[in-house]
Amino acid sequence: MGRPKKEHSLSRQDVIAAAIAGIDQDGAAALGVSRVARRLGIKPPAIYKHLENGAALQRATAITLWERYLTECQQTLADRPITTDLLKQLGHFTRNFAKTYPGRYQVMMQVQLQPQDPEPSVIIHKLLAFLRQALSDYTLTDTQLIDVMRMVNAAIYGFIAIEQAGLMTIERSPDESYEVMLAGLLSAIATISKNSE
Amino acid sequence: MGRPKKEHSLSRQDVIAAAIAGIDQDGAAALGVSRVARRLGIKPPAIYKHLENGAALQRATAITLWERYLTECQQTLADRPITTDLLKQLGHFTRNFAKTYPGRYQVMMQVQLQPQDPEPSVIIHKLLAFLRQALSDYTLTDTQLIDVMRMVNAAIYGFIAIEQAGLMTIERSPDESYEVMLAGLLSAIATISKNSE
DNA sequence: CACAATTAGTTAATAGTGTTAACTAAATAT
DNA sequence: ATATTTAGTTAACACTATTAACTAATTGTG
Repeated sequence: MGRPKKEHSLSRQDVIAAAIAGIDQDGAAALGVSRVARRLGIKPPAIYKHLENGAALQRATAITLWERYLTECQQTLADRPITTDLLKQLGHFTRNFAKTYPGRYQVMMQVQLQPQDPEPSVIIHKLLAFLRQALSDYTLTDTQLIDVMRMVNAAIYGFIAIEQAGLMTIERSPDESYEVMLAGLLSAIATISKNSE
Repeated sequence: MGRPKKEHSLSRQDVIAAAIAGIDQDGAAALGVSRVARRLGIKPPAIYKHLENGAALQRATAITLWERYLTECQQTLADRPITTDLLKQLGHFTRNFAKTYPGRYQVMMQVQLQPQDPEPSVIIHKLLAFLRQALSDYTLTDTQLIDVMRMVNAAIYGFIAIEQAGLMTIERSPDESYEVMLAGLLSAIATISKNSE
């Protein structure tokens, strides 16, 4: 058999969509050439017509997941009043996201993006803009904002990673620890803000 | 050939040691049954005489790495005076460790430990004891200490993870951001401490 | 419309991974 | 001295990624 009808042929986006569906269903391990091909009903080599190789499939999928996460995040928090509380809500949104889609979260974390691609920096700048909004109460210089973004992201993503790795077996509710951490981050931001005056 | 002389036969620890050597040399991807077997000069199935399967090899290696990291950390910071500054030093030690042994760090992060094993909880308690020392200036309840430990670990490990994932391309020195974060964490801890009075 | 070019898929083949089963012979225990 | 244990072996199977050669349907152009 040769090339099928146009309407039945696949696009790069279809492949990525299938990859994400697989991740949701079977976890991050489903993100591979064979698994995705099987899910699409094609043979593994056909994947290479749409993406350079397996690593490219992983990167492209991770980038798409980051973008979806960001837009979903913005949509969810769009209506809320812009207060410092927004940071806490960002924290909760992210943790809920990770609980709802553990596979997606794992992929977003462990697939390392190449700085050569333009997408990662776009994502970072979007995140930066979003945080600037959420932290408009504090007077922060541009560099301080970067520092704060790095700290907030590190804390949130680190916390969830540790939680998902099964390292919170000790007797203390992760929910409450998370709440304490988010509050702590706010006071840390306040301190950083004061340093600029 | 059959069983070799006792002195030439391998122990479980030898296998793990070879795995770590491979990780240091070729990165986290070297942590597999085949690669480790090749390094030991034996055939892959022989590994199963020492460890249940590939996943067990990964877990056992990760646990050993955690233990070594902890003892090395304690040794390095043993002589220093016990001040709040110790937390910053812990932060720097960990980041240096991750830079010196990126493969080890990756394995420690991405291999998810099972709560069934006793080792992980031992590790957690060691970390807890260490942090209690480092934070003896603050008056913290036991639960607060757990919260603080989770926050500090999340922030440090998250920061390094983001850095190693290549997500700090924006123009701002990661070193300085890290310094700001560690200082911020201290003020966050101070705030948490006040809540108990 | 017809013919050429493109291309999304195929099969075949290679190399790597993890794992199980059956076996072998050296070391150990009785 | 004999029996048992066991660290290794080989053989086999399943799965993964990847390349090369091919095929035929679609698309573009005279």
